Amino acid sequence: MDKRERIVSAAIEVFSEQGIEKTKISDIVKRAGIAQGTFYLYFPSKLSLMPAIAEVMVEKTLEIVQAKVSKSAPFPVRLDQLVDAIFEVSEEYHEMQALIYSGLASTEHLKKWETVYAPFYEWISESLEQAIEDEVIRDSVDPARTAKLVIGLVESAAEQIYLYDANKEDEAAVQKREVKQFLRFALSIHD
Amino acid sequence: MDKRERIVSAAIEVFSEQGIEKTKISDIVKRAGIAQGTFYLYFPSKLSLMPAIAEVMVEKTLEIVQAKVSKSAPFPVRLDQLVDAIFEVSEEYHEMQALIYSGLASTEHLKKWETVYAPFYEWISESLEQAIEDEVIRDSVDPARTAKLVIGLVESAAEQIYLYDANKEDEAAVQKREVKQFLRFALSIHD
Amino acid sequence: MDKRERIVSAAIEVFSEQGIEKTKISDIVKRAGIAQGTFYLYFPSKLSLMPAIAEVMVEKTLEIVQAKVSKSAPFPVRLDQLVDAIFEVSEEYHEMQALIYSGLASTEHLKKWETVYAPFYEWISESLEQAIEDEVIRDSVDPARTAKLVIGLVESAAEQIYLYDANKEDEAAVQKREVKQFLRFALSIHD
Amino acid sequence: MDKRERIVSAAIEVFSEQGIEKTKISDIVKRAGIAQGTFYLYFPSKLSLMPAIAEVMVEKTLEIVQAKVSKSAPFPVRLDQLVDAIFEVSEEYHEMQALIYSGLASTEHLKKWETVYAPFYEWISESLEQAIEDEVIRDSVDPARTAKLVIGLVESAAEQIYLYDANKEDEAAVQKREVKQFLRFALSIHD
DNA sequence: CATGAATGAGTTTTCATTCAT
DNA sequence: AATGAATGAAAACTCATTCAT
Repeated sequence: MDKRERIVSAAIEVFSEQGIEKTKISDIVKRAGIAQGTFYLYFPSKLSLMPAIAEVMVEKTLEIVQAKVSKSAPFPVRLDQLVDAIFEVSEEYHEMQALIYSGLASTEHLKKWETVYAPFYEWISESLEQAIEDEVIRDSVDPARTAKLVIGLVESAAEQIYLYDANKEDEAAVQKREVKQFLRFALSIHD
Repeated sequence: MDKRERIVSAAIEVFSEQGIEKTKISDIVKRAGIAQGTFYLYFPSKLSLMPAIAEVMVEKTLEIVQAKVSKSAPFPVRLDQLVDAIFEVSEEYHEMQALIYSGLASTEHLKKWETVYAPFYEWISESLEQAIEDEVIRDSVDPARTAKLVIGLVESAAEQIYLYDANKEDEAAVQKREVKQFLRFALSIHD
Repeated sequence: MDKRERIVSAAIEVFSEQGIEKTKISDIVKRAGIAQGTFYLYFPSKLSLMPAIAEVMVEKTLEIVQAKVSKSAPFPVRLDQLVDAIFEVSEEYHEMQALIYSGLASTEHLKKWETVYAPFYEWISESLEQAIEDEVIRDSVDPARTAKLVIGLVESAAEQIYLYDANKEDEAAVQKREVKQFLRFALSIHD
Repeated sequence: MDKRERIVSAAIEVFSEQGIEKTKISDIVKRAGIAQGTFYLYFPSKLSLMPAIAEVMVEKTLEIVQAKVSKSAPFPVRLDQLVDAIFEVSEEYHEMQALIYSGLASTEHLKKWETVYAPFYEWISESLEQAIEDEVIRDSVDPARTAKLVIGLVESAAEQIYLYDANKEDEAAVQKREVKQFLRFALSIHD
């Protein structure tokens, strides 16, 4: 109902469908079912939408990840669940990820992006710290830095599947298995 | 001399400098030193340049990587050199990577992108096969799939530095070290 | 006030003055006193104006014809008045007729053209029916079909004068007389 | 083989298919299988083609008419044959007729057009003169003027069919019959 | 004569932004 | 706050014409 929200989700839809470049403000307002002028009551430009969109995306990502990864499970299981979760998010939102990426890149909103993604990195980082403390992974792991590596690895692996591959279901399963193994070795998980 | 080439490299230059969105065809032709109409003899639109640019970019990447990675060195050294090379490419061309990414994403040229990246994947894949044969890495590694994981991991790690970080030099050094270690474990390198 | 109307009548004016080919959208909008972009709010292209112009033209034709042909006069007089009326319209709008013709021909709007001309055909057809009933013309006349023949004949006769002839005034008078006589015989008018 | 001829017939084809306005010189040369520059060796512009095209058209028309109308038959039969012939020409070349019409209208080649059509008018005119002399038609007929009326009438009748009607075959037969009768009365033919 | 890539002036077309309602 | 028609500056695109080969 809220106009601002309507604009943001309309933008997510049309950006995903036709790319940022090709999307006109008029496409967004048409989808949102509001008047052309109303857009400018909430956002000064097309690109100024990106932080708002990014926020929504990270929110959704965190929701899915936190729902999928069980707090009480042992770390190796949690890691597998994380991979599954990120693949799931990628499947649903892979276009958006590229969009946010390039959308933010072409603005000066990069700082914001880091901020927006921060809770996700934080959450992984804490898991890694705990795992080091519990001696389930090698103690040479730098939690903060590795959190980003893990997310980068898994996201790029997922994108490779959902952007390019034809037989996505099967491919995704194999790719997930490979990533999980890769990670297990990378972190030196001792079961 | 060749007009098409002139257009593509002019486009790489101006896209890097001002982003896709802000770049006008007239900027590209001015830089290329050709007439406006000539552009349309070779490309129907700004976005249709992206596959050609991607091709050039991958070419340059491969060149740098192959120059940096010594054929005769032992695998662990080669892996470190690969990381260094990809970080170097990212440093120089990180804007372009985001651009290609979003440029391709907003067109229907994704299929082409895979093709274009293929020689790079191939090259890494062969290195991994050799390493398995030489028993320097675990034999459970799937060469083709892992090649993509490795590239994805290193590229995303590099981007994290060059897109967002302020103190790039220092950060890059630390990040590289971290990635190298991560990879060494992930592939179970036996020195 | 209505912008669409302003565009159509401006187009009729400038098309008449300089031909379709030589007319730029900018000429039309200048004449209409509106902004360039406004044109595209109503028509996607120059040629897409043609059906709208045709409609206006037929309207004007009908107006002139109905003003010139007295309802109460005997049929032979009405026929002569019709000839005069069509010659008058041709004199004023002969460029437009060729333009509409070729303008419609070069689009896919031919179907529309028939629809647009329909009220004119109808009107003549009814007159002929009445004349048959009143036994002032031969009863072998097929009203609908003959309506079109009559209009076709008179229009082509008028065009011959106004398109090609130098001494139009005199020529028109002679040509009109000839057409009237031709028609009187063709319809077997019994005075 | 002759390049000039190749250009003219290619132009007839593409003009018919897409209209004069939408046709580019490049379309014509492509169809003609010659180089872009070669066009300018023969014609200075697109519209300067029109007289050459008109000439070809009238040539073809006269050929068909003279083949169809038997020299020795009585006048009423010859008149019927003329109607058939013009309908036949219209069926095959109706697009061209509109094109020549508007194409010449938009140039200063109108004088030429008259000249080009002259032999056709002449031919009909002579037939009418003979018919008057033979007392098969009313002697109030002005041969030259009526020749044009007859052609105008029959051509417009034919166009109505071939431009607009769906069921062309049947419609054409009825229309022809109507025109023949119309003409017979108009000229007061005494069998 | 013939070619066809290159040209760039001339047009069309777009679309973010405004503003009277 | 909301609207959406109108704007016009800016950009894309076209295509007749040229000219070196």
